[in-house]
Amino acid sequence: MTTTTDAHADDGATAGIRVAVSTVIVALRPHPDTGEPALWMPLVRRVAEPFDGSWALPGGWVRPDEGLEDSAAARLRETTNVQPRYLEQLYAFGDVDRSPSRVVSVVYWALVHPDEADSVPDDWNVRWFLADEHPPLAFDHDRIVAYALWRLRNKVSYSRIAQAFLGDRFTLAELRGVYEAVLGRTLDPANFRRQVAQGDAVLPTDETTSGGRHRPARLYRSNPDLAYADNGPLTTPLPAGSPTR
Amino acid sequence: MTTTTDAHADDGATAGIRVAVSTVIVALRPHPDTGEPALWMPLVRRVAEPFDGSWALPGGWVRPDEGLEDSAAARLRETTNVQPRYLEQLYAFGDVDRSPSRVVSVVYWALVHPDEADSVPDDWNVRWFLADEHPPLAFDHDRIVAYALWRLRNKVSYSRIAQAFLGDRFTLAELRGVYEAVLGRTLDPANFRRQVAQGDAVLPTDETTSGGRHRPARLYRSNPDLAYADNGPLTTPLPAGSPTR
DNA sequence: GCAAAAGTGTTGGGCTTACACCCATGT
DNA sequence: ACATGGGTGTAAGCCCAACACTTTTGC
Repeated sequence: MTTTTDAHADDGATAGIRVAVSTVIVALRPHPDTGEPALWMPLVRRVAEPFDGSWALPGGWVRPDEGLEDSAAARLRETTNVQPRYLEQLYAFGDVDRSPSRVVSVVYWALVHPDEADSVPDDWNVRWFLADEHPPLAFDHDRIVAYALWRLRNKVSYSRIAQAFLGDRFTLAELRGVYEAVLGRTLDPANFRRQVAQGDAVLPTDETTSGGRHRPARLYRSNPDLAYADNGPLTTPLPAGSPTR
Repeated sequence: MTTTTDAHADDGATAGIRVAVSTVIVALRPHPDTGEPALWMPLVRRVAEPFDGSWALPGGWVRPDEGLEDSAAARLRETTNVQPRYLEQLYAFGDVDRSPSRVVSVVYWALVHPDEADSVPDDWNVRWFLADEHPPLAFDHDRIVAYALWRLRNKVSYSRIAQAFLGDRFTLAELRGVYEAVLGRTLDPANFRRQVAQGDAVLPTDETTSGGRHRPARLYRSNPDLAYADNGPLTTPLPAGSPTR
């Protein structure tokens, strides 16, 4: 037998499967109790069965004239008004019983910086939740969120994606705050400084902070020549119109 | 707007999209010139337009009653008679123009050990190629193969997947051969031995090799309590009936 | 001056690398 | 005996964690 992917024959078999995209959006905002930076994610309320009224990941159906990543970005903008700085495919979920009907969901995860996060409405339909204190979600979305956070915590330690949480200019203390929030532990300021300074991930600027009740800190910026992550032979350009920096 | 993934309404939009699975199968076999272990992959010949006659990745359509991974395993067995020891999702490819019709391909990659590799027929329909000397492939399969090899080379250095290339019992020299073939460079035998011995990835047995014209080598086995790779909250059990170690 | 955060120096331990050397077997 | 790969010992170098210490601001 020599069936190969993408053959034209025998295509009726797959007719009953629909393709959707969802995105786990993560942003950094102060924790309501401690004020420390913490991971938040916006969820949307379902307004139809199944799981009517439950919270779920933002997403929607893929249209025939959209690529998968374009589709994820479009559904994201439509549902939460976010144009993320970093968008990466997470996983394709396609168990038979993950939804009453047969749906394959290609899930992405996105990192947004504070300015972008403010563009998300916080109303009856969309609400921000602490990433590890969200309510039970519709479908298999709990599992998806857990996987996304696991991947974020892994990837932050071997890539530059932490920078995608921050604005144009940031102090090394702010960058360290991202790592601490994601990893869930404190880091030595002195050693952290040296580690990032010896690489070329961030570049110092001439500017400094002011107004704090202590010594001003130098501001840094992302190295524009470097991507946030090395995705190997997969060039994953952000959809047209996105701020690639 | 509050569209969420998996909604029932508005499903007509996605009707024109079909879902396929493909798999990049990799096995270790001697290089024809040097005799050293090298990476090989079986490809299948297309027998229909488009790309009639070209080589392509094994795969096929997803059936409505199959989960994605089950489907990948089933198409794999049907087309190449392989039941892989390790099977992991690689990426979902869904650009609009990657095929004349609209196809989303969920691609897996598989590692097989020598016994399994022998079950693959090598005939007019299916043929083994050196992983880095394969002919131009149909669709975007060249790009997919490049990404799969990149991921293999990355993952081999922070997981135990190298063991998936070997049989039940193996010497440390054989295991080192896997790393050398994948990474494309030689490793110091002494240091390699210590690195793997100090961990618990492999366990020594009482058996040794014999018949070589040198000192016998101790045989090791995979630690059955450990998975080849940590896929986090994604428990990715192999389809029923597969050898889980 | 004092508190607080920015930033520098220094030290010790663990891990990697390089390579010298011994061991056991078949011919 | 000797060639060959199996296996052990050891020292240099690098990276990282820990922590003492200095600097610069606001109050």
